[in-house]
Amino acid sequence: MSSLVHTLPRMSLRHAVLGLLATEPSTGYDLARKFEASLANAWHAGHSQIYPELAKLEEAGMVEVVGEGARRSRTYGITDAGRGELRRWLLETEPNRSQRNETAVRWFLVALLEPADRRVVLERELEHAEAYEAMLRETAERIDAAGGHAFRPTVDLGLRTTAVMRDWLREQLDA
Amino acid sequence: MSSLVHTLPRMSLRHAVLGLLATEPSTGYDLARKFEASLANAWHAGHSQIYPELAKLEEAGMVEVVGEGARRSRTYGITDAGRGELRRWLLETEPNRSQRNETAVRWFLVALLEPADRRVVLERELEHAEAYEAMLRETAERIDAAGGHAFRPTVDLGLRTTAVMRDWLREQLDA
DNA sequence: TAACGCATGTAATACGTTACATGATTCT
DNA sequence: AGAATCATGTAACGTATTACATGCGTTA
Repeated sequence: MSSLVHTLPRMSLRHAVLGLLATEPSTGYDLARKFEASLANAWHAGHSQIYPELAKLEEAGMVEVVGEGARRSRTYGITDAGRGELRRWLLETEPNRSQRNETAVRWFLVALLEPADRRVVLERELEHAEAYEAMLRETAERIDAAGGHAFRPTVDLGLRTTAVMRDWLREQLDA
Repeated sequence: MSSLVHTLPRMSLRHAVLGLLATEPSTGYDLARKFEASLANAWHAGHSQIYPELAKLEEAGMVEVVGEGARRSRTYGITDAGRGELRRWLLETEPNRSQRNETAVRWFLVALLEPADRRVVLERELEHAEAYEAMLRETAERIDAAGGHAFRPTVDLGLRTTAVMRDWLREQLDA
């Protein structure tokens, strides 16, 4: 296990995968959908990244096949070693603060456009923000109806930041 | 110019570069620092990406050398074609909403930790959020003292979202 | 039985990061 | 003179996206 730092460098994908598997065992296909659903505003990964990553994590002993189902599907679960690595990463590694968010780039550059063009862009963004907010609200309601969930506070954070953005866009349009 | 879609695919780096040059002519070195300063919460790029990108943009006629200075430095400016491409991108292309934000991944996964471990992570994040907020506040004050700037609203958006995050972290620590 | 969604994989290409490499100017 | 900072570039490697490819199971 001394080669850990070498086999698992500084990628977040593997820790995102470990985290999702820590919540609940899943197939690669499930994970791909969860990246869209829960982690869409944090990280993105398609199945062509996920399957090889699961293979590497299995080889490193951090995940294991806990069940096989229809259509030759394999359900993976996290191992104790995987949980340990996840904890180590969260507690002991320096967070990489660099982001890539194309929407933020657009919101930044929109200041350079002429008023008419700016309106067009801001309106599209507002529409998207409102739709996203509605989706988050539904998620929150579903969780509350089900009696809560560990990730409920994270959904709330999303709702608050989205509200800030929605208001900002409206102000920019009014100005 | 019909090969535009082919020579300039779907990368945001080039549009971020075009945007920064639309604000003000700069050297590659300047651009690298501006990515840290103004675009840190949106996109990241080191000089080893920027210099080749400037060369490609120059070849495509979207930027041009507008001055040469000491230490064989070249200052680039945006051309009309570059401005056109920037406008086209902002108005006519579908935004790529996928993000990669390691901090967001960590904030999501922190829910899986035991309370003591969670505290450690949240405290570190709060410290960072407060420092970042202070930095943004200084930026805002500098802009206001200088009589305003097109990007002032963007700084304000950053301040508001950071405030939301700071409050959320405090709540999580109090809970 | 055809269409659709579940499920998994690889190959080619594009993009991004780190390390390597060099040289000019300014400041102490 | 030496250190720090400005300034530019390339090479090697790692990561991510897109396209290609296949097959199972369910539903209409």
